[in-house]
Amino acid sequence: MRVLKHAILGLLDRGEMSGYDIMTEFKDKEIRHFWSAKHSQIYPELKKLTDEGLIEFKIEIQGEKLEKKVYSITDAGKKELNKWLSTLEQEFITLKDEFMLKAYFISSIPKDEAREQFFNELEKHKNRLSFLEEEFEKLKVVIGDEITYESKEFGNYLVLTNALKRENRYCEWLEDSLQFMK
Amino acid sequence: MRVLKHAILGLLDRGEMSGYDIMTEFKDKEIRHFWSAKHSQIYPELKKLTDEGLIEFKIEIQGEKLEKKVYSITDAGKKELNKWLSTLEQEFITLKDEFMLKAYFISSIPKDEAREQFFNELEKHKNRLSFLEEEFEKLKVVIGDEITYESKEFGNYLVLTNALKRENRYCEWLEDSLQFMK
DNA sequence: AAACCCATGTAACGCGTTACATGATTAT
DNA sequence: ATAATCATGTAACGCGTTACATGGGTTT
Repeated sequence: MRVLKHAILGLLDRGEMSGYDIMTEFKDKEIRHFWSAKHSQIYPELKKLTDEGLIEFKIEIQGEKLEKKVYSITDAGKKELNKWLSTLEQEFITLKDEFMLKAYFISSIPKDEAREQFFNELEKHKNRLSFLEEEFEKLKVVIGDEITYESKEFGNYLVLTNALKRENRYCEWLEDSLQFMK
Repeated sequence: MRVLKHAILGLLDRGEMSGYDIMTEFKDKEIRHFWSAKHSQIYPELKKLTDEGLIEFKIEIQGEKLEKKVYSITDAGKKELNKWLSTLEQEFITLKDEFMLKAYFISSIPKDEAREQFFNELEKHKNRLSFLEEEFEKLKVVIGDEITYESKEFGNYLVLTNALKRENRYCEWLEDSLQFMK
């Protein structure tokens, strides 16, 4: 699969970045709603991609002597990214969700504890939902009324609209399910 | 985390099973929409749980000499399962979705190829959706008009209703997004 | 007889997290 | 000065997939 490999190639295709920058993408930017990676995974992966010739780096100095490796994608890297983006996945991959596993077994604990589980989950998803709504409002300011395939913000738009729908229906489902635990 | 550990404990809490039975649960039953594991992961995990005293097994013979290990949960195992089911998770875990990562970078490929990607994904989710609808109809026959927390089928009901909502909104989002790729 | 399902295991490898480890720069 | 942020790495361990490996039982 090598998903992180392609995530990094995709990010670098937009412009050069350091390992630290990539780390913050997964921590702060839209894509964090669907993928993440820690710096301890990113740095070895960058080394590997460099060895494979898919990316390259130059060293920049911050301030007096702090070294920063600024990575950029190579032609081979662009080719690999395009290959991944164009490959049609035929298999249906299970989208794993640990809370749903708990839900499947929930009858093993008393009803009031189950309600507590669901209520806690609902709070989390409600928080995420209002955060997403704020993010979406900000995006609307940037893109105006129209969004097109060619827009620089198209990826953000896709990810945010999907995340919004996801959290909306998750909240709905949690609320519906809580009705059975009264 | 040890998610598989608790998945196995949850399954065995409903009744004794072999490793093969557990494998088929993840392949054929409702929970496959949110979790899965291969036999190569299940058998070592069963060994580990046995060593930890959370489950135990007896050997049954199928036919002439085919040995089957039938596992059951111990009191220690039930305690551990209850602990896991009652623990409130405070962190918001990123629900990973590789297709959404592709969507984030989709502008890197030509519009017609992007449309193909989204169309392929839509077909997969539509198929899954009609399959879920069939599964839900079957469940409705079993449970009748009412479902309660105490019902044996409550876990199935929760998982199926969530999966239905998930696939519905995924299809909606894919169709909406395709509008921008004309 | 062949195909398919039941049944169990191991080995190699890759993915991912937590913890260990260090040091510079910037903002308060 | 001290806290937060910028910046990069490694080590140990656990999770998960693919492939290797074997053999019995059932159905066509």
